[in-house]
Amino acid sequence: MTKPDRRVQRTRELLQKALIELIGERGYDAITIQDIVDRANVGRTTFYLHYNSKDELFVNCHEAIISQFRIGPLHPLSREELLSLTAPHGMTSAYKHLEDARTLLYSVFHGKDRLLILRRMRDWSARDIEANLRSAFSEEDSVIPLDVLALYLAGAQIGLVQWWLEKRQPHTFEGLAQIFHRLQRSAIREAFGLTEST
Amino acid sequence: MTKPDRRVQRTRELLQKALIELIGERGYDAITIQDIVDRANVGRTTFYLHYNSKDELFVNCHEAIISQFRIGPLHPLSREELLSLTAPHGMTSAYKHLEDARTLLYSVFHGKDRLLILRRMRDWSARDIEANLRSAFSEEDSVIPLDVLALYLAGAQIGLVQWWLEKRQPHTFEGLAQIFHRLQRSAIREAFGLTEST
DNA sequence: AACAAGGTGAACATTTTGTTCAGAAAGCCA
DNA sequence: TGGCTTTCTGAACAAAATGTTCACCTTGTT
Repeated sequence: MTKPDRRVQRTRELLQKALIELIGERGYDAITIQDIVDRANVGRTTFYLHYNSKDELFVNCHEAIISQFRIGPLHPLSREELLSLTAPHGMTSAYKHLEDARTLLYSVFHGKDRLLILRRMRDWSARDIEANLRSAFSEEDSVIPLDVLALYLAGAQIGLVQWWLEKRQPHTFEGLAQIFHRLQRSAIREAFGLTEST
Repeated sequence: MTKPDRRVQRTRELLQKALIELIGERGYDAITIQDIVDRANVGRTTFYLHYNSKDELFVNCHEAIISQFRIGPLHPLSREELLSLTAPHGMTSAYKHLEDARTLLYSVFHGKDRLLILRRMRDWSARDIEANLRSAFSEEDSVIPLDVLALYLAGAQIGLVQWWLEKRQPHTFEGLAQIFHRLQRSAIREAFGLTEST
């Protein structure tokens, strides 16, 4: 693990910074490699010395992006905090974070490509779930708006399926479906204030 | 609402089918418009008569894709089914569906571009949550594997934030955070079999 | 100071994109 | 069926972006 040449570090940082900036300004799709090297004040040849494509550079920016995305509190919650009814403090700082990075994150999330499909899947799923909830329960009985609840469940569901598609190991689909159903049930009971009795 | 020319319909179907096929074969990124029209046996000029880009065509395939992705049971669940402890039947058929569409879905989800970042965010988030859970509880006490629980929560969380980034209206960030915390708490209690007492 | 590693810009081949146009083919409607 | 309209087509073309090469310069390293 020999430490990298200072020039290498400098160049990569410049490129990454340039890409992040540009994403925030005009969105990922509209950016060419030429744009990036212009902004970074680096030769195009140099770019290819480090990365093979825009995507590859982008993936290497994940630190910059993901760290922006920290939503939760910055330190682990204690058991008591996890189980308390009110959200722990530190949420407003998370909010500030998101607010600052809003433009960037929006651009990252809002491609007109596959990301759009993913969102549609989620929305579709959510609509489905919401309709189901409405047909079985009445909104007034819930302490949680049903659209939010449905979205929560849809996100969780899609996440699990995606994950299963990637790994399948060591969980079976049936197992995951079972778990999801159980957690869904728990969320519904929470929303409608149901206890052990049906 | 005059019905479309038969040729138009035919062409669009051919193009969509071609794209879906190609995605399954070599993944979205590696496909050029030329590839698509070759496969569809359609002139390139014709392509641009209908769509402006690969992305646009892709988005128009969402029906084909989203319908593949139906995971849940095909008909709304009754209140009893929603609240029962065991997952309803129809899950194995959902499984078959996913299994058939696996290659396609995998290609759709597994870009090396922004999708990769999204996955990393999710994984990062999940790791975070899982670590927190482990520090506060012991895995043996849970009826749900902690990695699955963490992933479930991470998916839900990211979904909510994404949604909030898109709309913000009519929910405030604090409101969403509060709701998320509450549902998270409920999921944890479900996993660890906790009742009203802490 | 000397050597190695990284950066540079110009030039170039290649690929992909997106447009235009005139004519052929197919659908539509009476 | 015939006549009118829409759609499809292929060739040709301009423009843009990609990715590579090479000889030379600059900067770090020791």
